[in-house]
Amino acid sequence: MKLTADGERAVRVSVLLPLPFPTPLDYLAPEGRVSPGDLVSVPLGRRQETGCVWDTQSDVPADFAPAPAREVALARLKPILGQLDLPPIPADLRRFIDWLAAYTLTPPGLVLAMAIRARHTQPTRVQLGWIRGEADLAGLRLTEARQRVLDAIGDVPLSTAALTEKTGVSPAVLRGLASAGVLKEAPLVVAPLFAPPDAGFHPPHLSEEQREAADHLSEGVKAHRFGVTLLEGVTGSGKTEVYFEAVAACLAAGRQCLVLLPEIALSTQWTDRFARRFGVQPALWHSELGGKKRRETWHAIAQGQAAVVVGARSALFLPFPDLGLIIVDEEHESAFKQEEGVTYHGRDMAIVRARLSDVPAILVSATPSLETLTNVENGRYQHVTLHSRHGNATLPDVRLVDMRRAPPERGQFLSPELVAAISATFERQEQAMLFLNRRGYAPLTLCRSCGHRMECPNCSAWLVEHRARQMLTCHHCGHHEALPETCPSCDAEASLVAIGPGIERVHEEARLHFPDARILVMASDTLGSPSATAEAVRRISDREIDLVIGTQIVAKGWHFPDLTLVGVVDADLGLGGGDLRAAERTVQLLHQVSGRAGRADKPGAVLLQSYLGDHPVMKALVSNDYQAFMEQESAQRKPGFWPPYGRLAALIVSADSAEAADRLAAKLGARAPELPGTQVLGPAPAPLAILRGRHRRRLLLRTRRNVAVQPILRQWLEGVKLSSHERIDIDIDPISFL
DNA sequence: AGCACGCCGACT
DNA sequence: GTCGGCGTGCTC
Repeated sequence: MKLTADGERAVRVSVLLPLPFPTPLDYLAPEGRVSPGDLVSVPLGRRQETGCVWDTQSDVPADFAPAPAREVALARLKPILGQLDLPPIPADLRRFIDWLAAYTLTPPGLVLAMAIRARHTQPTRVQLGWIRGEADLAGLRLTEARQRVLDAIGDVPLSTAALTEKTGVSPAVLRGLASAGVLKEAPLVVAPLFAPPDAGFHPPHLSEEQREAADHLSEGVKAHRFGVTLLEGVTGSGKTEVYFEAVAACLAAGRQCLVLLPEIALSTQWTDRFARRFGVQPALWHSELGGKKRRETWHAIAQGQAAVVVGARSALFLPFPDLGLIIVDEEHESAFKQEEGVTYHGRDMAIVRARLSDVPAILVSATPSLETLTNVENGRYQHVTLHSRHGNATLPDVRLVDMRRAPPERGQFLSPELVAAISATFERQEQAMLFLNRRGYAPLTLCRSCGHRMECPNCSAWLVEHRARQMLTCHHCGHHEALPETCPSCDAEASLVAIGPGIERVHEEARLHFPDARILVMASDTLGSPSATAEAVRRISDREIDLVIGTQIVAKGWHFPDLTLVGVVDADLGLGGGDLRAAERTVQLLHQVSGRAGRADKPGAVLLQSYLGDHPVMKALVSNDYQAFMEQESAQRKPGFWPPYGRLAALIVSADSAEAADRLAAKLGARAPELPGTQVLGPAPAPLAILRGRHRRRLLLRTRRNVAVQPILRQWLEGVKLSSHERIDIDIDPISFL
């Protein structure tokens, strides 16, 4: 027991700092003054840090909880400096931070950093305004200016600026009245930043099927217990309207709701729909949200003012005081996986967050992931399906264009069949879209005389030609260089040729075929901002565009009633690379692209250009039998215990030289664990063996489902000394193999 | 993450 | 002789 200067009893408190320490640090605090969740200021060395009072016992399951820290003697502890006047970090969020840190083998402080980064350093000052004071008017010289002020004020405090504006008097008049006690200061009633959504603002007209689904979801929300439901429905079946009813139920219960979208910056159509249903815009949260707006949003959420938050995966770390529901839209999207820094899967962690907060979660998709379908099958998740498209819209007719039989002309990428289909679409006064998930002009630049390939000096990747900018760029590290006149290897002149298509090249070809068409190119690098995207979407909707050529970005859930033809330039793209989920992702992406065709009552058509007509992916797309495809996927993964039938963790070893990387990788390989139900694959060069100048090797740990990877990894890496230029990155449940 | 301590190279 | 490079280690 220790006493503070004031003679109060001081007790040991655990404080988690937003720094990469393995455990919280202990400090002294006056007994009974601070509780877990409070944000405090503490000394650290000779500096000062903000941390969060942490729980002494961890709720993390023993299978992957880290070893506890050894205790520092009470006498060596420093007292905390003070407490911040901020809402506390709620207990469920603290448990989530601990859980995620232990699961991903990340220092918990770095996870906390994601939760408190956006806070105000200083508590927001309360703005003051003026109301009528208690002093009576007797003895007051009532000038005309003073009278005008007295006439203008009422019960609602007005700011100095508002009052002088309204009455035309100078602030000096107000000061005079205040010192006489006729005016007094009162906190301004600031309009809440996020007006409460109105559950009854514009209720939808739902079909019977939709109503049943909506009721089921709403029941779950009212039950106020953890549970996961998959809401599955084809594009245009009205999934959003249905889960909005669950949002409405959550609002009616007076609790906060989190909606996760894979790419929030592109979601203006979503927020507009929300506003039409609930009368106000939801609070937005994503990593590009900066400065003041970010801090204001954080505080509004922490104070429970923002009732509905729509955000990217990072929104999982917001301090909701009263979370009632989590929705993950497009749950199959790989964009939910955070690859840099703390690697976690937004969808999976949303489930964990919901469980730890004991609230329902809803996963939404037209093409659910195999993980989610497996959880449905074994009864862990409930399943609600919407079978019919809204109104009388029918599913598009998907046809394969066999590129082996009817190839395009040499050096071109659009088959005669696709070109004819586009022409026919234009003749019907309808719109068409070409999809190719590859930015730039050409993915490879090759020397015709010596075979030299233009590669990135920092990464083992080809440089992509961007013809508009006359540049070769690396899509992995941002390296760019001018397109050389002569081959850098053999000096041959004019020998460099572009191999393969990017959307710029498809654009060039389309202009040749359709000189009169109004063409719009959409790619993440040509549409920088959300507003540019919104403008592009508007131009398509308003029929200012005949042909859209785009990358992945066009696959989003846009709604274009007159768009009736989608051409997939290279349906085989994405199947290479030996990626575990390549086939699944291709089907999901192309299925979503197909969903762009013919959403209103005009029937749509989709043409898939492929050299692999017999591939299960193409068959699944043509027959529109997603379930059969997923059953086959499942059958392929089961025997080898690949996810979701087993667990994976990737170790990415990197160093500044190939030799150092090989040495470290070999060392890890030599001490790889040998345990029942586990297997270590590698070391192998990582698919991008050199990335941003660092040489990378990869090891993959695969275990049976009932074996946790975390303790194995901890033991494996324990005692591996890393020199300053060596690094090991851990990726639990990797989804990208790059 | 900072920030100090510490041990070897080119400078006033 | 010192200023300063960044490699190593610690912060309750």
